[in-house]
Order: sequence, then C-alpha cells, then structure tokens
Amino acid sequence: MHVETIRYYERLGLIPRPAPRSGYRHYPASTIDRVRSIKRAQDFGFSLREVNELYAMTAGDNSTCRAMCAKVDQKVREIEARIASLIELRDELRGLVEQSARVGPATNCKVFRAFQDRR
Amino acid sequence: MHVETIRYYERLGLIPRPAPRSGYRHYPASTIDRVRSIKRAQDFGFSLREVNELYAMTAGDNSTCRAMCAKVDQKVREIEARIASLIELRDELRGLVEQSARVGPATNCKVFRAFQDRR
DNA sequence: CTTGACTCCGTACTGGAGTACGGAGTTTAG
DNA sequence: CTAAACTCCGTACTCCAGTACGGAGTCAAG
Repeated sequence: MHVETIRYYERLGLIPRPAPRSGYRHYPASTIDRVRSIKRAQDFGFSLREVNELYAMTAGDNSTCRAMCAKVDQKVREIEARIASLIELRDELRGLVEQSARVGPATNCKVFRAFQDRR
Repeated sequence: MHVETIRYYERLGLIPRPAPRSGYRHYPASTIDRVRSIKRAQDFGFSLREVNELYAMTAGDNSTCRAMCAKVDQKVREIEARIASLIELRDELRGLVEQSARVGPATNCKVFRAFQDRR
C-alpha cells in the first residue's frame, strides 16, 4: 500500500491517527487489520464512504447483523442492476458487429450507422 | 441538453465551434446530428475520448469497417470482463448473507467477519 | 422599451480514490 | 558518520463528464 493512501484513509476517518512517537506513524496491529478489511470491503464493491458507514454500523451497542445484511442485500441488488444493463449493452453491440460486413469503408459500417441513426 | 455540455464537447474537440453570427452559436444541422450520435455512442458504453477516436477513425480515407468493428469487439470484451467480475462479486456477497443468521449483534455477522478475515 | 430569460466567456468546482510536490526531518545501511 | 531512502505535512493535482459562478451582452414577449 502507498503511504499516501494510508494518509488518505486517515483524512477520511477510516483509520485513527496514531500518537506519533518520533514524528513517524507507528501503527498498532488493529489499524493494520482495519486497513486490510477496508481493502476487502472495497473488493466486495463498497465505496470508502460505504465502508465508513459499515464500520459506524458495527460500532454502536445496538448494531445488528440484520442491519448489516440489509446493507449487503442492497449492494447485491445494485450489482444485479448493473449486470443487467451491461448484458443489454453487450447484446446490442454484438448484434451490431454481427450485422457488419467488416469490409469496405467505415462510413458503410453498421456500427457507424448505429451511432448516426436518429431514432 | 445543457448548454454547458455543448460547450464542454466543443472544448474536447468533439464538435466544431461555429462562426458566431451575433455572439451566439448557430449550429448547422451536421453538428446537431453529431451531438446526437455522441450521445448514442455514450449509451453504447464509449467514453468521450473513445468517441473522439471513433470519429477520427471514420475521418481518414482509408477508414475501414473492419477497424471500426475491431474497436467494438474490444468494447464487447471489456463489457464481458466487467460482467464476469460483477457476477463473481454478487455470488460472493449472496453467499455471505445466506450464511448469516440475521440475528444478534453485527460483530457476529458472517458479513462483518468476511471483511475481517485475513485471507 | 423594459423586463425577464437566455447566452457569452473563462475559470473553478463536483465526486471518488487516490497521487504528486516540495522542503524539512528521520531512519537505516554501509 | 554520512548518504540514500524513507516519512512528515498541507495543498494541489489527476481522471471523467459535466456543472456552477458571475458579470456582461443579447434576444423575445408584452
């Protein structure tokens, strides 16, 4: 990880800033774990803002697994919506190139035509 | 379309700036068509930079349908890669919530645990 | 002919996730 | 002990597709 990224997370309040012993940051293991878990949550498709929300969610005493799962369910739905629209897009583009002769100038190209078509 | 968006396209060189008759922009039909086709290309998943490339591609005399289709094939592959990784992601998150009891504090939550797990 | 709504221009800002800069201090290897 | 390599800090910049601002000019309706 870049130092700058760590500093950035600190600014966002994702990790606490350690009391600097000698002008340098000495991180406790808990912070290192947290950085790893941030990365993991990002891999799971959460933005840093959402990661912060998830953490806030676990902090309180009345933090529930139910609420946590609701957040994740929400994310799953978002991902599905994105998948659906990407599939639609892919099929449309595929159809275009399949119809194309792939011969001659671009101006005759079905693909090019599709951009020009006034619906 | 917002005026500002048009101005922005002009700055990017996506559309020519018309000789202003009275201090205002008077657009020829060709520019209006072009703006429409930019929008369409965007809908097809191309960035403005790529749109510019596509246009540059149709401009030359030796512009080919083959080259155009190659660009689109490339885009289709990109989209498929994104779909694949989103599907993987969705399944992983789904697995997590399915394993979760949805009862009790967040700290016991499978989802929360997954973030913490050091692989 | 005035008033309100539009446009002109350049510049700066938005958001998301960092990355770069530059001058000073610190740590570590040789 | 010195030199290279690292870190400190705040600020500003990157990319992308716009959007906002503000003061001046212009156009159309009443």
